[in-house]
Amino acid sequence: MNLSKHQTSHPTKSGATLADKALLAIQTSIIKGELAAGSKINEQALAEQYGMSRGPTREALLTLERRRLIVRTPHIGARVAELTIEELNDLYRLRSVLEGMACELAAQHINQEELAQLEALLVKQEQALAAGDTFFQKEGDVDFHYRIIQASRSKHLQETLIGGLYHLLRMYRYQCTNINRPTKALADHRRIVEAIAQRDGELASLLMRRHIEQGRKNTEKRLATLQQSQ
Amino acid sequence: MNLSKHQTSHPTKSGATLADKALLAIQTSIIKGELAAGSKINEQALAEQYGMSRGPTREALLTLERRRLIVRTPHIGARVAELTIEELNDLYRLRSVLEGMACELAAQHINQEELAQLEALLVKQEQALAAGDTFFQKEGDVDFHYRIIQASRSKHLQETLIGGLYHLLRMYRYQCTNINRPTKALADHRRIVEAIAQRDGELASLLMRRHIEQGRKNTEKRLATLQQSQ
DNA sequence: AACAGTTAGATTGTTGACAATAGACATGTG
DNA sequence: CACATGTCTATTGTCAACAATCTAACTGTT
Repeated sequence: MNLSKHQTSHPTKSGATLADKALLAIQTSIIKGELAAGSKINEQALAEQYGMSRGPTREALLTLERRRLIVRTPHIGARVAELTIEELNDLYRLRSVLEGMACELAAQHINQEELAQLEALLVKQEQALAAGDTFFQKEGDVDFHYRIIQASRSKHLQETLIGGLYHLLRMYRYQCTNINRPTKALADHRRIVEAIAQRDGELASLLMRRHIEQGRKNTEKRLATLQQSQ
Repeated sequence: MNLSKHQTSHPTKSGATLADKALLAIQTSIIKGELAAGSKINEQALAEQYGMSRGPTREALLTLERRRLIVRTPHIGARVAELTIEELNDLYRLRSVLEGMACELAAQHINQEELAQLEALLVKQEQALAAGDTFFQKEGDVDFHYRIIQASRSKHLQETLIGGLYHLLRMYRYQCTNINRPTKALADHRRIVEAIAQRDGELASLLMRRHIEQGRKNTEKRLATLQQSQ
């Protein structure tokens, strides 16, 4: 009666390997800024901090390199990625194209259940907006984009966005974003879902790209002030 | 102002770390099919084969996972990626969008020197075509796409395509492609370069996407016959 | 004081051994 | 014979020590 084997990427559960635990812990530290952007990473110190040896720690660092959250150079070591305006723009330009593509595919492939979940999410977001719950606004926003990407049914698109770009994106958003147009953003979301529901992938893609461009401007502005104050 | 520091992927030189050597060796074996698609990978056997311990070998496997050439599952191990028609289509769909984007950016940012190199490459390809040198036709094709991606000036686009997707793509192409329309392909390349030279990114993108679609059809056909014969 | 070369310390790369888990085989029971 | 249970082995996960390399301080010379 063997049931429920944990599959890949169960980073929240504790049954995972040490490398997975280290990955989750270090990644969280980086995204929150506890490990400052640009600072050096010491393998041994991290290993001791999490009560493990350097092996699993190194493995976690390899994965963090794939997620673009650190930069490794042979014999020298790893540094936390830096947040720059140039890279922010580069990142968002790519994200915009990819999520536009996700919208077109989602409009082709999404099913009724997923659509219902998306609309339920919109309702929750409205409630969070009314209640001033900024935490859920952020979480809900992430969730919204995730679901559309999932609905694209494209494995490589998912891997590229969720497995790759999104981690660095979260770092920018965590450190440089305050939601400043929640009503507008929510309206954007609603129109995107409508377009997908009507199987109008072209429109959904256009709306999504515009929506992301708004987010880029917002984040860019805040990053500029942050960097100026230093 | 530290300029020109190559980080990882020095795979051709021998001064690299053992992990890099293992990476290059294993990757070549996979792409050539010496390690068959779908077959299991044994860390210890690989380590012995290359005369090193399991540490660097594991590190190489981590990177190969990032490059989508293997699939790892905890406590079970790694398998070489499978080649399926569905994934081929998925892969090419993403590639098409990304290289279209690369063309638009390249049309904005390419400089005269890079343009001259591209046209020199076209000449070489013509010579290879005339001489029936199929090896250089393949190499030249890869080089053509690389240069355009480089000219896009987008770090994340380069990382996603060259650091990620292209490795798996090479596996498909190595195992499933014989060049069957070299004259047509070369004409495509020439028109794309012309469009980029004229700073017409939209046209270049369109031509590139069509060109890639041709390649997809070609590879799909050959993969289908290969799989049928087994 | 400025600079090159040298040396000591710290950090990463690598190794071989040990522990934990999965898969195969064998055994016993109905 | 089917099936559950329990070993047994092969493979992966983890560890602690060693080697190679980088960094920074120090020395001596001009």
